[in-house]
Amino acid sequence: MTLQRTAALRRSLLRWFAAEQRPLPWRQPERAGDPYCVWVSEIMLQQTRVSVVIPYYERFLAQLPNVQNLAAADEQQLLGLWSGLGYYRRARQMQAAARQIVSEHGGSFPRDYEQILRLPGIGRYTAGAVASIAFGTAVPAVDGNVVRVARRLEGALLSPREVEERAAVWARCSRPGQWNQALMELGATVCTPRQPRCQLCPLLTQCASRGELEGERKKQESTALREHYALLHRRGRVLLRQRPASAARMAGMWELPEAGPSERAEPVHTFRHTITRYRIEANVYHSREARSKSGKWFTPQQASAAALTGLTRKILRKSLQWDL
DNA sequence: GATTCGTGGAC
DNA sequence: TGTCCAAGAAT
Repeated sequence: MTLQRTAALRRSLLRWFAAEQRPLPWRQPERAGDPYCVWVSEIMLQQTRVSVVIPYYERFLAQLPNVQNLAAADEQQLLGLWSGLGYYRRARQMQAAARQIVSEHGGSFPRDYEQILRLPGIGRYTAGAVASIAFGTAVPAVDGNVVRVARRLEGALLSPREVEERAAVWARCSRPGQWNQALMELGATVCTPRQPRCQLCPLLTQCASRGELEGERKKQESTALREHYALLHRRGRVLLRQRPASAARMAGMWELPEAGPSERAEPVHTFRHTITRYRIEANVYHSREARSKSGKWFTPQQASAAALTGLTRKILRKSLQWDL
């Protein structure tokens, strides 16, 4: 790509972004200049939609407004703030990174890209996003949007490596944070996976494919599972058990106890839930066998702030009409 | 390099 | 209803 074409690309996209960007909470000036605020937003946004993240983001910053607070936070409070967002490893790794920032960087977020990259839970994308947005460092931030936009723009199924090379060149500009966000914003709102809105695209005349590129799809298998949960409800409380800290998934989070074979009469409710590649049919039964269960009784108020799994939250809302 | 990790909304 | 997929990282 020639220098002229790169310059024209920047002009078109940055002008469009200045006019059309969504007013997202992490784009408020005081937050976009605060590496902690940028970091929190970038971790939450990993594989998670903007509309889902927004309320979590506000609540998280209100309770844990800086690195020191996150480093010192109680793990159950932290997981409670994350409950329902998914990919709970993100929360644990954020706290590990916060503690590392306190112990190794004197409590201030490192400015250097390579040092940011060494923090737990931060890969090339997130390091680039924080460095460019919060610190103005001219590094790329290649996420799924950028890969798609770059491929369509070039009209070729570029490898991730090739996309990264181009993005690195593009990001060498005066406002790399704005540029990186503009590329992602275009991918999120105009150059979408299905039915891209090319008529609205500021890069239409500069685009090689002007629409969908062949061979972008990838397929994935899923496995059906059936689960059985016991609903014990006494005096306005419900019995939950904690997943072991050593569990591969959702460690330390709370869920309903399993219903043994003898308790599985007629389910009160049946829920469909999907966890990555598993399609779960979750059957919920009223149970009287409290003595055989270990766990902790939760009031609605306790449950609303607790580290429940998403499925548990769903079940309690529907079965007990709890407002979680 | 392929898998795994959550969840809910759009189509 | 089933499938796709959303600002990825770790293994």
